[in-house]
Amino acid sequence: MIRRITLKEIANELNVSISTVSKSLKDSHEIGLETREKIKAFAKAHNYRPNNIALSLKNRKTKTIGVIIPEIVHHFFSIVINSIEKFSTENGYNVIIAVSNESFEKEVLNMETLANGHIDGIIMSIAKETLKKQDFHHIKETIDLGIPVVLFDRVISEIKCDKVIVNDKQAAKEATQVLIDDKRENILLLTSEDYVSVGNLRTEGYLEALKDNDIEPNSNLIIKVKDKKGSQLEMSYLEDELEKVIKSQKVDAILGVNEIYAGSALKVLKKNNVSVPKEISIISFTDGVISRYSTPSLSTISQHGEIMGERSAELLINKLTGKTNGNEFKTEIINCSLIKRESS
Amino acid sequence: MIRRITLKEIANELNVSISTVSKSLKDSHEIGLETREKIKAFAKAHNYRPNNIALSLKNRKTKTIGVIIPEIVHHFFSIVINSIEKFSTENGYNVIIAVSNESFEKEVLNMETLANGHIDGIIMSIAKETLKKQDFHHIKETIDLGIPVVLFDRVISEIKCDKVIVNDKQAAKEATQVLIDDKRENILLLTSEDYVSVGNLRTEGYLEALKDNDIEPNSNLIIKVKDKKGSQLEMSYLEDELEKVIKSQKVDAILGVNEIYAGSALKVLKKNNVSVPKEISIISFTDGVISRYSTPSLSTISQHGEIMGERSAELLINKLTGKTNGNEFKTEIINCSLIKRESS
DNA sequence: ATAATTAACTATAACGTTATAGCAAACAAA
DNA sequence: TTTGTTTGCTATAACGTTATAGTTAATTAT
Repeated sequence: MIRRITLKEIANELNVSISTVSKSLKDSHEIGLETREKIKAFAKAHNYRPNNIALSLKNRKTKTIGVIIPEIVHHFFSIVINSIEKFSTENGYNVIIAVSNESFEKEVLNMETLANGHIDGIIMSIAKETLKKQDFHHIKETIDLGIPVVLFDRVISEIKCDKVIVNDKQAAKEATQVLIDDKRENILLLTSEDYVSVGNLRTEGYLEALKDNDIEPNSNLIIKVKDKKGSQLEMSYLEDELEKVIKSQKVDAILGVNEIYAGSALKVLKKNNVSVPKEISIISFTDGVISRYSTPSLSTISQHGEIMGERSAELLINKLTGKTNGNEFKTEIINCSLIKRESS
Repeated sequence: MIRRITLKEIANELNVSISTVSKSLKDSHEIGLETREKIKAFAKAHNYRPNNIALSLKNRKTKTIGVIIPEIVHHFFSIVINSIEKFSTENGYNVIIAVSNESFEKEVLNMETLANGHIDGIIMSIAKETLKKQDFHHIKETIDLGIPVVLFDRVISEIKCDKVIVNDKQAAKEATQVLIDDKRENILLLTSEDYVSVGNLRTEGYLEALKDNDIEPNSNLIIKVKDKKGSQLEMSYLEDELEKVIKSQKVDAILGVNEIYAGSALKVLKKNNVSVPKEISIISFTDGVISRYSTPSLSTISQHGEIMGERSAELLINKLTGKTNGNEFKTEIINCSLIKRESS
């Protein structure tokens, strides 16, 4: 085991001062060329690497970004993380991840550890439970501490910070319109509970499209999937509800707010021998792996997770490097795109 | 913006020394009860939090684990990360992630940044390119620096460190046996190129099962999917090859080394109107979301990513806390389990 | 009454850096 | 020669902690 050599050790070995070593390695002209070269050669030979923790302490900068997400085993979030990681490393930042598991308590805990620790800024998407509770003190406190925060996807207007969102309402409206243009008028909406901002916006878009086409909204055609700890329960709730509806109502299209809902719906339809897209066509948010590998493959609305991740990281790093003003906040809106596949 | 208060500031405010403050907050009996209480109250009122970077410098410990994985948008790896993150935070460690993208160069870079930086130990799964190159100097150097490393899933015997693997060979053998017991004798193997250790082991298991049942292996029934940057190309290669084979050979079962391969295979079979599992039954490694939502759903071999992640984190943290000896290394083998669904 | 002990604190060094100021010696200018 | 400037280096403080070794003053023992 070879411990890393320090400036002090180099200084002792070469009988010069620590300052001389430090300056030499920075190629400072304060130090004579000969000494400088000698020191650089010695440092290289001993594979000197500056201790980043000491630097962090000195510079009050860790060059690390904290990311708090509700889930990691999730297509959209893993894409976003991937792209945050990519952009960050390209710009000399490390990425610490913390998972809230949709829990308020865990999110607060995550936030505290991060804010006390080795990070310069935070990128996050808010947990469902936090949205439900409407308690954002932890986020505000972090911002008050001078730690820049960027919110993505699930955001709240009450917090003053940079944000990256998707034009959820518009995208839902357009997707609904596509279904209507295809002569579908009994469009079932599979959405989440009201407090999830994105679900809500998508519902609004859906309703607006109906209104624009003079279609009376039918509350029986809106299934708000109950949040359950443990997605298995959640899915069987969805399946039961959906089965009831298709047996009692005319349904000729489904709009799902995410691909898990749509994938489960597809299973129910197949079980009931409903042909997709002939009898019922489907469009779903989240362009993930389920959509691509299911049969028929699902038409989806891509939220462009890569772009969201990259923009979030960019906004944060711009704040951290002082490229943008500390108290001017931007909200970037990424346009979704509809990817047509077999289900519609 | 309220900057965090430091011991020094508290000391100045209360006209005591920094030592007194530090000791009071640690409830040291060296300090009189009255002073101690006063200081604690003041610290609490000002929401004092120790500066973890200063502590890291002092203690030469960052309480952070680095994780290097080939991909993050990948069911198995995201499950492993999730579970590493869970176990680590429960034990007071943060997790930094770095993605190698299957590239040797990026892996080396990742390793260097991590090894110079804010981490106490590393958990990793080796990139394909690294496996192909057989160049592991970066890993060895990190270990030489006294930074504990745990390898999971894709490991190499040449490196002396803790490892967590899956009984790949045995699992492939058993799955093949299941197919044979179902009277399938023309089993096609969809595997990766040879240098990927796990693919190799799975191939071995497959061959061994054939041998045990006196079935002559047929090299036409083994498709080694060529690695291509950009998975789209990789998949169309697989699809083309598979289509050729099923048109020219009798095939009554498929064993896939991961669910993407199996999912793609399923698409090809459907396109060619081959019924699954009647004409061809399928079993695949990786129990992910594709398997569950495809029709028919796929029988899979679960590698228990949660367990692998947890064990990896546990092994590493035990090393870091000195619970286990620094130069005794364990290899934990996780047993796969076969999850029977509709495709077999 | 004097030494020994204890209580309650403080000073210092160290972790590994870097920025600032300081100090000789050598050289140039007047 | 004397002053001024440059060259080449060193000392010090600081980032925020904590552990070790002091230092008083008060208390106890003898």
